[in-house]
Amino acid sequence: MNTIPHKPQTSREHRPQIPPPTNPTRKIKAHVIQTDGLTNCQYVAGADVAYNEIQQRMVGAIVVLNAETLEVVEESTHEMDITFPYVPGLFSFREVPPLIEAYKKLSTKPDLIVCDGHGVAHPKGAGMASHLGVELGVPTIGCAKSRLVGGYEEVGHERSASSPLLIGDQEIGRVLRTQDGIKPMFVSVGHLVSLETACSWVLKLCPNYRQPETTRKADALVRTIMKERTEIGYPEE
DNA sequence: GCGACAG
DNA sequence: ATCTTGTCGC
Ligand SMILES: [Mg+2]
Repeated sequence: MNTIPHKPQTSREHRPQIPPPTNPTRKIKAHVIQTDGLTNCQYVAGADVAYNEIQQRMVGAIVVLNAETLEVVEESTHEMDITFPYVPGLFSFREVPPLIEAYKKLSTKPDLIVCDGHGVAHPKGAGMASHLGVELGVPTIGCAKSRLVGGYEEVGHERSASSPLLIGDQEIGRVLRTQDGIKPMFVSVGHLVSLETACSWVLKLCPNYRQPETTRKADALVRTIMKERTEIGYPEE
């Protein structure tokens, strides 16, 4: 039985339930490749989504950067109705759809996508970064701001210091300090990238801030668009 | 049964 | 994620 998890209903939202998004790609974990599948990485992209729960709308974006200079090469966005609530562990079903659509609109396809959420550091080894990577067949990295699963020892306070994120004796990811004395990021394999390569890229993408430039650019873009929709409204409405 | 819980 | 006032520091 495939049903959408109930969102804590406040009181006045008697909107009929929308059918769950069809996802042909089940068993994501079985398809994830944790070794490097990229040689020359010319373009690195960031992906993020912003929401307006009131209007049941969301906007996702993929922002492609020149991997060398970190300058923006191309931006792509996609707006759609929210069809799945936020449930820890089921984040993919909420955030991946708009990202897939935004990706399709890109002229310059990225060689690597850095996601704002976990990859294999997930209860079932299939976080949103892995879902996106497998569905697109593109290398992805999971770079989350907080822990979902796994345990770890305290991380050194200097930039680049890290501590393995473990489930038993298995390293599912790495807690990586991207800026001196600032809360570390949680890096994990998404798809077609090794954990070592993933951490290397995240550090390279965090020259001045805690979060990767890729994520920051995508976040700023969707935030601005969502704000416009909230203040000015949707076109033709 | 009680906590934990990506964005 | 989004909301939201104030505060601290450059
Ligand atoms: Mg985000």
